[in-house]
Amino acid sequence: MKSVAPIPGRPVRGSSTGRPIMAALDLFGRRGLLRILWELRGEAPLTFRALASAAELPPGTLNVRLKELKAAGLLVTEAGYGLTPMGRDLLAALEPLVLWSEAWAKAVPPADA
Amino acid sequence: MKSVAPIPGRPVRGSSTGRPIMAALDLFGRRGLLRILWELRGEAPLTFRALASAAELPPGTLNVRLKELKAAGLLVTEAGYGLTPMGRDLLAALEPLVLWSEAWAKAVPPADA
DNA sequence: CGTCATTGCTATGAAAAGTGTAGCGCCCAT
DNA sequence: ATGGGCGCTACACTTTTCATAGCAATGACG
Repeated sequence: MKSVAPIPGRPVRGSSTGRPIMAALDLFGRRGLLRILWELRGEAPLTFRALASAAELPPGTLNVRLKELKAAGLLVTEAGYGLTPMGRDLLAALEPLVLWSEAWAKAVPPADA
Repeated sequence: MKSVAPIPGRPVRGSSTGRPIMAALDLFGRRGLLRILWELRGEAPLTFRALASAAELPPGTLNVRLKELKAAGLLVTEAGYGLTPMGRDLLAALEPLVLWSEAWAKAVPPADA
């Protein structure tokens, strides 16, 4: 675990420009990260273990992601793990995506076994 | 490289429900995938090599992602690689995220060296 | 006090995914 | 036929992720 958390304004994995969208895309491309955000959508903070269980992530990975999210200013620890206002904004910005995924589900052939 | 592409309607990595949003979150969590989408935002299709260069991905990884995107019905190959209407919809759904990332960039402390 | 449950989190070893480079076979223009 | 671009594969290596075990701390209960 040695790569650093992507922060806008400086180089990130896969892009040397540091443009905000690049930092964001790098951040989101980390496994389970979006899922964690998603599971944190409720009002009440979650415990480490509850989060691990909800997001179906092993503790090691979860812990790395939590650090990245904290570094990105999207997460705080107070009576468990919860989102910052910025984190909540992100969640809101993700809303169209939820809609899209439903349309997608209808459009993609079941591709059954 | 053996995990299958996430398709809504059946179990994906990190979720056994197959709910659309879970399939989407799994898909997006794959390194470089969102970036590829992003680089494909122009009207003209890109060649494999142009895409590899733009997305800064090695050919092996790129090829895996392309297969996943095709399986998800978001990508087609015709005179290069381009997005399907569904893929374009996704890109549109990603738009708020671009806005968010800019606000984020302003809010996150430069965290300079 | 002991003990029991639950907490956040670290350790470990193995498997999977991603990286960077080289280069193949193909096609087309010269 | 030589040179260039193409899509893509092969290789050997590094990084990431996984699953499980388990530890130190905390708080309740008796």
